[in-house]
Amino acid sequence: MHALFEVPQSRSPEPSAQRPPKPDLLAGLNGPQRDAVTHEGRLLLIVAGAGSGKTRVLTSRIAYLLAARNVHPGEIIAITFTNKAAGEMKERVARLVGNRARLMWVSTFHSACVRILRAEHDHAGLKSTFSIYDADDSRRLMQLVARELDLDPKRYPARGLAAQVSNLKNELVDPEAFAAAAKGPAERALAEAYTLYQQRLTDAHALDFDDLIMRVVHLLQSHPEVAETYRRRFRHVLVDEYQDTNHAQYVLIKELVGDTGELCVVGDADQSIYAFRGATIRNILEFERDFPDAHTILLEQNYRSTQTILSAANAVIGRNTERKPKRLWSDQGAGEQIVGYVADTEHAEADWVAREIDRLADTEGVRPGDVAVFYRTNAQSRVFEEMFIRFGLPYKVVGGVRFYERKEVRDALAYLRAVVNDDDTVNIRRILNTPRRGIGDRAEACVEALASRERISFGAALRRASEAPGISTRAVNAIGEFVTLLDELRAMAETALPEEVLEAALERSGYLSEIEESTDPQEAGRVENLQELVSVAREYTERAEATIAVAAEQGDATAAPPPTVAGFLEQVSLVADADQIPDDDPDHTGVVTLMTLHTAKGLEFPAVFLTGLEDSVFPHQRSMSDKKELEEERRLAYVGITRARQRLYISRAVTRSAWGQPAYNPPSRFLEELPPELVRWERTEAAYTSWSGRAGVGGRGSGTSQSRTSSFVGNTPKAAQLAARLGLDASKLSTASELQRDIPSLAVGDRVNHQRYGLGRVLAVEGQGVRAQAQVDFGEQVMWIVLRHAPIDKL
DNA sequence: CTTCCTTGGATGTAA
DNA sequence: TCCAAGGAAG
Repeated sequence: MHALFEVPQSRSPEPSAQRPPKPDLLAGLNGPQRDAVTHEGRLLLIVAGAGSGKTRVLTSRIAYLLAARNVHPGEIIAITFTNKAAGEMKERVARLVGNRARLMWVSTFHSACVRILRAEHDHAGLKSTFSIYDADDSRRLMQLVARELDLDPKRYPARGLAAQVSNLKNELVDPEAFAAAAKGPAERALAEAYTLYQQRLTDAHALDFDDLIMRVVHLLQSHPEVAETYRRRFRHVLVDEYQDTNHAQYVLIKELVGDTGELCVVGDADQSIYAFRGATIRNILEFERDFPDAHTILLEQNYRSTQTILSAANAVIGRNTERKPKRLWSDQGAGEQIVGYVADTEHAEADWVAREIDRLADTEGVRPGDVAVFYRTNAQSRVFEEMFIRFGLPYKVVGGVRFYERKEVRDALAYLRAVVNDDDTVNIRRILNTPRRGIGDRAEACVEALASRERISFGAALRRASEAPGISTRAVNAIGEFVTLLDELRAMAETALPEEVLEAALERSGYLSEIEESTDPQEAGRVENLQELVSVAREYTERAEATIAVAAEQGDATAAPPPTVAGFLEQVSLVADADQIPDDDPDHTGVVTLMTLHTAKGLEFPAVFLTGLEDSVFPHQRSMSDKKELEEERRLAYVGITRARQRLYISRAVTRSAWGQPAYNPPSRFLEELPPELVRWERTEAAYTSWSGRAGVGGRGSGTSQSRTSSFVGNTPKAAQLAARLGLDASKLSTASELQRDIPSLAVGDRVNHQRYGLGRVLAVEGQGVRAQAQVDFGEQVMWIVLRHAPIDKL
């Protein structure tokens, strides 16, 4: 049906028929892959099994469009799941077609929408400097709303309301429509909350994550001329990870494609793992029904894994009923058997993983950077971290308490948001009394009352705080200083670079000195994180300046905006944690990557540990009662298994303690779905020793066994408190460093492990006690570390 | 009125 | 483990 060297049809008026496709664009592709690259037609669905060379096909297709079909790069928009994937794709296309690739839009849904909204803010009814609220901001705003509406926080927790609103937005249901259809008290409460929440967002000139998509959809639907502009511009729309799109994104794509654009989507229904945030598998399962003239291409040959791993994956996913048949195959041969391990406790499990990674490095030539450890929930990473530090194994946790979700980072960003957007109520209120400056709940309430009476924003009301009835003089003065601070920063932001504004905010507000002076061990590392944030800002500036330089060279200065605080904030709100996944670096030995199964999607590793395979851990407790959710968990297992190239390890713990309480979990039901001949069990439950099980898990309230538990509780002051309350000698619980992060005494030549930067060697030491600093060589960079704040361990 | 401290409650995955 | 609400002290 498809000739390889078929003359491509060109849309350009002048037939450029004599331009054959560059042969290297198709070289090394299999039949279906070539079809996918060269297919011409309005709608193409590529069903790409795991590891079937999907990214390669997408990039080749783009390159083919440019080289063989005479498409202008500006006519292409490609939407990926993460910024990292976008960057990779752009880079790979650039390698094939050169610098012209710069003119394409390759980005995430959210980035693309922000870009459109910024460009069209007039049509969309937005200020050009709108704020973007993430889940935490949304929750805070919903909390204000719920309080204002007097909703019982027990029955209507802000978190739940925010989640429901998010779902509604993903279905493109606006407040009016929902209110009109709301039945019963619960729905009416939600409708009220949704309405007011949306009002408050508008007042704050803010959009939440779901708004970004919904607003663009509404914009395109209500402004046909705007829609037409984009349709004319984007003749070619490509969507990666199509199975993870939700309804709003689906409609957005349809709007963008219109009646004439060419759409190519790539997805794998078996890897749909985001139903919880509105992804509907329907988008892919019913693609052909929605687009009757669609052409479908199936990629089933896997180039990543051994047949053993694929057979395991096929066997597991085969248990799902709602799926189209698809069987991955590989010509790489059976390879290593899967290795299984049943540990007594989660600590023993981590110990085994660490030992095996060591062994792989010593005897099998597998570098730590080739290894990934997956788990279902972020909380499970802790045990591995503790064990890896003990083993001196370099590792990196992707996700978990993400950098941008840390309190101090969010506080710092709140200052910048307040600077950029005076009406950003949530962020202004966040920092109003952070650090403490004597503006309490009472004063805040007075200002709020003033704001609603005068129908002005909270930020504007602050300036008129003295008019607020019932407010104390003390508070008025404090607020005056706060407003002055913000104004100074605003003036500064006009001319200064983002990192300078950030530093000024942290210093002049007293935020930095407050946490520097704190003795609370929980504050350790906060200063460092703020320093890190400043460097992120600096990197942003440098990149912006570099882009300007390139653009100037090429003579299109318009495309490159100068670095601004607003630009920095925008970048920060759109980065995902998956973007921090370490790149392949063949030169370095790399570090072990720890992450959740969700984060692992789209990645591959020579060796993979799939851990915590216990019912109620994985599959997760809350998904076991629902068939649909269970099938999603199974797809998650499928994703995990298919990340492995050569070696797959599976493990579980007979007992595992979840926040203090030990629990016996039965083996994961997914384990019995694996063909037994594929797995070699290195240890089984028969080896279970109850004493070790109890030791790791802790006794049922008796003082002696409690002491054993505590050594695993980690670096918490709580552990010390607990010890004190129980009348125990803390030093007997465990080493001091496990109870509280002591300042490590380091000497030149010591090896250390730093939570952020990994393994390093001490080059120099200066100062003593709380002033002690060390110069450490982390391989990629040499830096001075203030030991008091550093999350660093001596090895 | 503000701050500090304690305590109870909760957590799945995330752009 | 972590956060937020609630109670007691300054």
